[in-house]
Amino acid sequence: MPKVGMEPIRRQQLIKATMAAIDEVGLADATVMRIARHAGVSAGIISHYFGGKDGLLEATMRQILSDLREAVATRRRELSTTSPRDHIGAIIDGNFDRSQVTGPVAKTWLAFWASSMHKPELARLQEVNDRRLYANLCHQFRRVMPHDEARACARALAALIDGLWLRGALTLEGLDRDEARRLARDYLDRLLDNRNTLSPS
Amino acid sequence: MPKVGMEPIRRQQLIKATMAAIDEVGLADATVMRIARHAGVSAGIISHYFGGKDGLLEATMRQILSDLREAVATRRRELSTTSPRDHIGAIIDGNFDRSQVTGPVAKTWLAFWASSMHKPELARLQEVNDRRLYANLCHQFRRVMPHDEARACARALAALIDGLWLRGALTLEGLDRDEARRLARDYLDRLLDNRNTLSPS
DNA sequence: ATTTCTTTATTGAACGTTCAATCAATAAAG
DNA sequence: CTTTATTGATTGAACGTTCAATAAAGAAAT
Repeated sequence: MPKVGMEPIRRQQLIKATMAAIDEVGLADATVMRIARHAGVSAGIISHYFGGKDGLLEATMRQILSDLREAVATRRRELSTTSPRDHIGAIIDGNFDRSQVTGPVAKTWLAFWASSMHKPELARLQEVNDRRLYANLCHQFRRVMPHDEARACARALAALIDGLWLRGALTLEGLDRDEARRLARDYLDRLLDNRNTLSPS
Repeated sequence: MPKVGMEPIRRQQLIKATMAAIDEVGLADATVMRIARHAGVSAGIISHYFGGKDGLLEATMRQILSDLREAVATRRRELSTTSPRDHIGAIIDGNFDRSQVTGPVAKTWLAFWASSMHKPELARLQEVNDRRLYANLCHQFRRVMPHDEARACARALAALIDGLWLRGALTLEGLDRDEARRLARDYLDRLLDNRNTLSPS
């Protein structure tokens, strides 16, 4: 057999290089040459392994969302209780997991979010991720409050999580993970302890 | 005197056309030709009035932030009370003002937010706006709670507002202004009514 | 063991496209 | 006439993709 086994290595290299390039100069200036230089390979290799630049960008977003999903799933698997508060807490912690909040990942995530408004394929990935977060939150809230209230709580908490991410991606210092977790968990406590102020639509 | 007075008209036309183009195809594909076509003029006129494409984009962002500032200021001016709750409520309402949440404006806002991560001039504008929102919230919270708590509340409420915007910009249906206002105001109520759960850092 | 042979991996120059900016030319208003 | 307003063809740079050529690593054959 000929020289084999380069494909998974190169794919990982190039995905990582894509995030590094976006972190460095932004999505608009992340050219194939710059990405290739980050990975220490030539530009042509991108088309060879990903069919083109779009394929690489899509694969990169897929990786980010997959890591996020796994971070949340791991935290929930480690739970010994079944209480809604703990499960939602695990979802919060997973969303502010270390691997997700590093500078390059956060900036790439935001760049793709903005880009997904006009690229159907990215929008699809984003929507799947979004709906899972919302559905998970909704399901847990549903165990301790009525339908309408649970939906409102899920929407609000999801918005707070995204907002903290958004602001974390922009600030020079990056996101303060501990503070973000503290703020989100405090909000959760307020939602669970004093449930009757959020009137349904 | 020769033909005069076109400048303010054209500038407004082009800024509006910029938002329309970004709403239509995204910032990456909003070329000068496409923007000019939206405004019904030729491409060259953009360099004539704004010095180049970057000048037009900066002016557009300036306009969006200026409109937002004005929407908040107007609501606060109309208040008859001086209660922190009412003032923060006015800030919330101003941020979800009609002129700000329309599709084109919201999408342009998000596109600029992402872009500002790597364009110093846009980052400056963004930061000024950010600090004003945070300072205003902080000042009002400060009137009814200790320093540390007020800072945490301001950060959390600002994040919720941005998160609701972010999600509103992405969803196909656009932001539900009434629900966003309701969620943010409910959070405000919880922060003000039950103050002792948010421990300072 | 040495020599083909086949397949994967990789390069980098060439190509065609697209874009922002420029500028000479024109129009129109005083 | 003078000045402002506007056009649109042109220019040069930058980009993604393609592709012929090359390298390298095993397999098969001698």
